[in-house]
Amino acid sequence: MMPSTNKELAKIFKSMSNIYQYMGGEERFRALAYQKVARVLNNLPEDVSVYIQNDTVEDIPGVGEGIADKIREFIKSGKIKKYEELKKTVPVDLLEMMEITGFGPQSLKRIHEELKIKTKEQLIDALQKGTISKVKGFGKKKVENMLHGLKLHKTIEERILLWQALEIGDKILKEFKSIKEVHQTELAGSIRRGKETIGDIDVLVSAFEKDRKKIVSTFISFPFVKEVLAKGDTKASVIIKDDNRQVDLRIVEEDEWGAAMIYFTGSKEHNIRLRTIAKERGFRISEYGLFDVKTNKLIAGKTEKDIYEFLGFQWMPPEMREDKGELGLAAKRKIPELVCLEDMKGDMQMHSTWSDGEMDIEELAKFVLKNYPYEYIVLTDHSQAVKVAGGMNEKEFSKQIKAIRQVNKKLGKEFLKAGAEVDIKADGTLDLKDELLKELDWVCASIHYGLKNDNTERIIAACQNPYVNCIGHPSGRLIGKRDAYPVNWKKIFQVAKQTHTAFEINCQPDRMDLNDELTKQAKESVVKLVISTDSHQKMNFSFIRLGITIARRAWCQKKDILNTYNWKNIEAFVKLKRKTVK
DNA sequence: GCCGTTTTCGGCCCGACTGTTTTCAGTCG
Repeated sequence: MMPSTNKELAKIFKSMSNIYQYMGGEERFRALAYQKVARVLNNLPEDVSVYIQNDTVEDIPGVGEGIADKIREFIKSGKIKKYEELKKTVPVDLLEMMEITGFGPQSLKRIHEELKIKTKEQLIDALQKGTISKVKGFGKKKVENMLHGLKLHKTIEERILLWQALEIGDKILKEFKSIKEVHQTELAGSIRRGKETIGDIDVLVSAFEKDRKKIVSTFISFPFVKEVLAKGDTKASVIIKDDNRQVDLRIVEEDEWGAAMIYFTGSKEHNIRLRTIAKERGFRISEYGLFDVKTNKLIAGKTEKDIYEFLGFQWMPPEMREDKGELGLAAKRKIPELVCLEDMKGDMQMHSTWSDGEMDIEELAKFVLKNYPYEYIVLTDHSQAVKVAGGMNEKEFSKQIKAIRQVNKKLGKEFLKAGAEVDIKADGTLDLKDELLKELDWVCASIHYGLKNDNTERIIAACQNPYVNCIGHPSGRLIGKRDAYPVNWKKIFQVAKQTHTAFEINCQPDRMDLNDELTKQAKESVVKLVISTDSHQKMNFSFIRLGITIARRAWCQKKDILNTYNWKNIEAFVKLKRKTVK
């Protein structure tokens, strides 16, 4: 398996899209098609080669006959002839600059044609020396903006983790709520949909028209604003000091709130689908509302629900709005009731001072009891192989089990459960003996070494141990730092189902593992899931919010998540496995 | 190039801001 095929192909298709955009005219629609397929490939859970083998490649949204052929060609030869040809007809080096603000296809084309500029270096040079002003349409401001876009690009290239974005977003909302002219304010965009990484932060505000100017001017002078990119009567964009993020503000009337929330929450694909459907029926949707095309009369706009319902759709949570079939469900009024924070009855993975956590077990138990409405928490310290984390051997675990029972006695309830995060060794065996594992209430097994290998058989072997109840951070990825190891998920989830092994949604901000796509696949394979924070310190318990978001993006309901149940049900799950798997 | 409970051909979301225009193109989200 070559998991990088998807990304490589996505990159080529993105580049082809840029080339077609540059060519312009009717080719811009071809550009749209390639842009879409690049996005889809980047989010595909399985390698495209699997689809080729099963002859289902044309089932991938956005893939038709033409692109299917190109995918096959790429897998066979590592190249796409059409792409190689296209590259010869345009200044490819220059086209890479289309990612930068102010460097649109038309601008680049004119520069190339009139100044014979072919490379980035030549273009930057022309901008700095001012020779570019010879080209029509490139006045002083335009050139300044392009130079500035270049500078920004360096710092804003990367996206930030959802958790960082949420912290920033909460801070911004607090500022807006302190402005008395602001009626409603909420975060929209990819934060509201709960994507694992965030580019820009979108804030929506409703207010009277007469107050807009004041709100915009207050916004651009918030203490955390570093730079103002644009400001008008209804919207403004700034760069803030935290992580150099761009924050976009949009102000609407109260009557437009629902329409604006749909528009700014996206996803773009969901909105396009929704608008297309509206258009087919003689209506038009914009951020101002749903209108009758003939009479231009406003029909709905005050709430999201009004708009969806008018078109015959049930309202759906923002986490579902990715154009992955949610509108089909909504038309049939079958939008599931997604799992939420209030459903959680316990936390299934955390570490104490017995391995690499910061709290001793009594302190930890008391902290969670005081701050969370949980009925139980499972202590899962590391096993010996994980030396850097101070992992324990069987003897130490035995001692810890006694200590846990002692604390429970003090608390007067069976709040703390004895568990372990046992390392899955290279050969698939476990780092702790079965005699110890069977004394524990819950066993989570995880891979910590050999993160680049195909670990399919290792994970399957762990599932087949009667005392392993859960696989921890199952894909091994760290967002932006380390790819998931290449494994056959279909095969793994099949074994997980048969052996009654749950899979973890780990809430650590840079793990978020399983991710949304894999969680959905697990759910569809009838594999039980648990959401756990993997807490090492007090503040980590609030990461639970991230796991809920992943589960919701995977369309999970309460029943799909094991730790929304009482401990009795979890005990039954453990027993069932011990009885089934020998 | 894709896509279709009216279509296998003819569409492909919609509007604000900016800068350079003298009424609009380019870019962005």
